[in-house]
Amino acid sequence: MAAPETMFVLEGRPTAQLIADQLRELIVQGAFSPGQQVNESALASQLSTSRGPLREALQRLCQEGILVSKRNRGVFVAELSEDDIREIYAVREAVELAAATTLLDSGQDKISDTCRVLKGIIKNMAKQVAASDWQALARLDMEFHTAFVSGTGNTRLIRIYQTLAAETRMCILSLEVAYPRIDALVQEHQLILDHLEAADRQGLQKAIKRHMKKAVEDLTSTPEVTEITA
Amino acid sequence: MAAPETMFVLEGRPTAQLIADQLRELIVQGAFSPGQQVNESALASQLSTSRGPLREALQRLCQEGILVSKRNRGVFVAELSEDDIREIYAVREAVELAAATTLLDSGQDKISDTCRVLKGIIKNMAKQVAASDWQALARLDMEFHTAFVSGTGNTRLIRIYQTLAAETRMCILSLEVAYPRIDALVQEHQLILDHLEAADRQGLQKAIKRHMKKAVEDLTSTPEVTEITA
DNA sequence: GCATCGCCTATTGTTGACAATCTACAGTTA
DNA sequence: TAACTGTAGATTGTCAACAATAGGCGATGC
Repeated sequence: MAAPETMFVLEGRPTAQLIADQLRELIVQGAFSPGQQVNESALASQLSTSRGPLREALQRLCQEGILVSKRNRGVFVAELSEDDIREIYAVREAVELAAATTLLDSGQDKISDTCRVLKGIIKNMAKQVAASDWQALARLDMEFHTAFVSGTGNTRLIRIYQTLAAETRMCILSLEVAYPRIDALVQEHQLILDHLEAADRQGLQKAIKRHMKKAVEDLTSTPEVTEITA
Repeated sequence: MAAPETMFVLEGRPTAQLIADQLRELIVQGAFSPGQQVNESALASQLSTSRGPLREALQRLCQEGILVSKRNRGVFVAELSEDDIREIYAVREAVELAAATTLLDSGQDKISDTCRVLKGIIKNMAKQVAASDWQALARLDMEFHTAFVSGTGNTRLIRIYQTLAAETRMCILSLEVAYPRIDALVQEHQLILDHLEAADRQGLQKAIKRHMKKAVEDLTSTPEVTEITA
């Protein structure tokens, strides 16, 4: 037996966390419309559990900002405004800038490892652009940035960023905007990767700032939403 | 009746959040020793509630990193290592640097307002230094930084920082280090305030980085812990 | 004397039922 | 007709009992 303590630990993580993960995925995929109330009993039976564990999971998601809880009213799917977007992207920028600094300070090995991962993601991105699979692109976009931050190894930074990633996906849902700038998407990420690989501190910072700024502009301009019913 | 909807809303916030706040305060004040298991039944009756709401609150604190949950074992007070300190302070630096940038970009009014608050806190700090009240100093220290970040008005940044503040206090508990550098404490905060007031972007950034670096050094040096059994 | 096996207790995980609260709708009155 | 009030329904908040799991401890066999 190679690793006795890691075989068949059948869900070693706490139940509430498992439920929270399932529910978060459901929400960011748009299974609930923004502002909609979450019925505890219904959800509990839907997820094959009871109200107790479910409520514990809901608390987690409330703290993440994906849900909002009103006393004696229940929990509701968060409705994110354009102000929320600006907030989220400001924090994302802060986290990524810190990640960039940390990465560049932590040796060539970590940088190379991270670059390798990022390259793979960009490669997949190009494929999905060709296939016009927006859903996959949105996922890869988040994967890229999450991988970038994960490169630091700072568990707290990573956890924060995962929450921000979920909120970002909520934004796109709430505002019902199409995934923007498909063409520039690969380019911008490639630029970030290039600067990281070249260990160009200033260039990397600028690329990140520019990327965030553009994203906010795209998401907040809302130029006549033409209701592209999927 | 001036404001009907705001009179006697007797705890408008959800119960789990209230319990979580109480419990967090207990923990960061050292009511539990690091690594200690948290008995649900005992705590529930101690806080005059039931296990249900308490468990919901525990989930929140687990996500904050103040507690750690092990399946079928229970929740334990987090034990923070020196690596954790480095992580926490790296994130704190990132958040404060972002707050600095945001503040300096958001007009003189916000800067002035924030400076006014910070000045008051520093004034109190000086008093507590004279009174040698370390507990109050630790609280004011956190208050200063929280106020600094609050100046941005970015609710997500603020929430993240509050969690980091709690974890920082946990660090001091876990490592059983005395509150360091009493004399330099007021000076360093004053320096940050001065740079903010002068809108000196680079100086402010440097002061923040320096402050964080020194704090980590103080907390991680651990020069022969002489086992001061309380 | 030491290791192993099995029980036992304490604690967590889960569930269902009960109480409290809010929203919505219908009935009533000016 | 409009506004107000009372009731009904549904949903959340809370609680106590039940089930399941893990760790400790003693007995037993080698």
